Amino acid sequence: MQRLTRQRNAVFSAFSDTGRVLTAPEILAHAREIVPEISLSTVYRQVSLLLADGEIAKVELPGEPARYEVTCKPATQADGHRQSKHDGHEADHHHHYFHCASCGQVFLLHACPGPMTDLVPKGFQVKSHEVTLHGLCATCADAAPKRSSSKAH
Amino acid sequence: MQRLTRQRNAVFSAFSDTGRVLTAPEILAHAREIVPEISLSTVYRQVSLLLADGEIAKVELPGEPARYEVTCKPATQADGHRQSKHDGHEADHHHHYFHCASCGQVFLLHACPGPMTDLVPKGFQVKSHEVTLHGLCATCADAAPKRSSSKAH
DNA sequence: GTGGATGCAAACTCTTTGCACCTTG
DNA sequence: CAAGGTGCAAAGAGTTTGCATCCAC
Repeated sequence: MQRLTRQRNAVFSAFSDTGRVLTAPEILAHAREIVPEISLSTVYRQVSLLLADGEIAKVELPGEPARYEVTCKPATQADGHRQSKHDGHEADHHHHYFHCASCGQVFLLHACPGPMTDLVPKGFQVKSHEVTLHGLCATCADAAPKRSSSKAH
Repeated sequence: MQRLTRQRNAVFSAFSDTGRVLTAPEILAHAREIVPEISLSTVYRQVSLLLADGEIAKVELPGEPARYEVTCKPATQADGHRQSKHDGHEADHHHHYFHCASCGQVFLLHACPGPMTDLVPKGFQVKSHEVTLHGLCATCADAAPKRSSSKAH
């Protein structure tokens, strides 16, 4: 049903190579290192397929273009064999994200503050929550320290 | 410097009339009840001015078009007199939001779970956070109860 | 060889901008 | 009457889609 094209592989390896949360243009850039003629449309189309397969998940942060991350599925490589017996798509990848104000990179957080049902007025039913943290990632914080007395000699 | 046009007033009163968090098209709809010939461009332009004045704030939720809310400024009506002596624009309106899955309306939450600095890896500096809750608002939860044994007779 | 996949261009949503005209002060 | 505001249309970002061609099976 689904063909193993160089493009599909290139899109998938953008994720496995970087292990990061990527925007469509970032995926395109990575994929072009493997298949230079790949187009943005194909990236979006493959991303849709991977989303439908549950291989990746869409990450939407406030005021940001959509990003995509690999879901924490245990098995199978990017080889076209898998056929998602259980289409339990959105599985259990409930994360939150950290957005670095300096490098713009998005990092996955593995902790969760809980459902926060106590924040809402009476009568409201909380079904899900999203948390986005902003600040400096370890690398950028190290590169531009606020006033660390030690290194700024 | 800034003129008091019917359109500016119409845009502002969309907020004061509804007291809600509104998208640009929603503002347009409300404003058209006062000034029928007002255009979307003017709405966006007035919204930009109001943002710059600190009268309103942009509300961006994941995967949603931008919304705008009145900031909790204590004084002055929409009359053009104010001239923001302190351009402390982003003031202290730190809120979080609840997005109703049923009616799509966005509600302001006044509680805050705190900075959540413990969610990030070592070396990361958290500067701000955003929380979005999803579920059913009181009205929608009441209209479509899950399985409340009392009313579903 | 056939049907699914690709690349390009066009369309679509949301938002911004250029420009000629109009209105406020 | 001049500066700023308005409406319209066009331009941009981000994403999707139509279509003829291409290539994996």
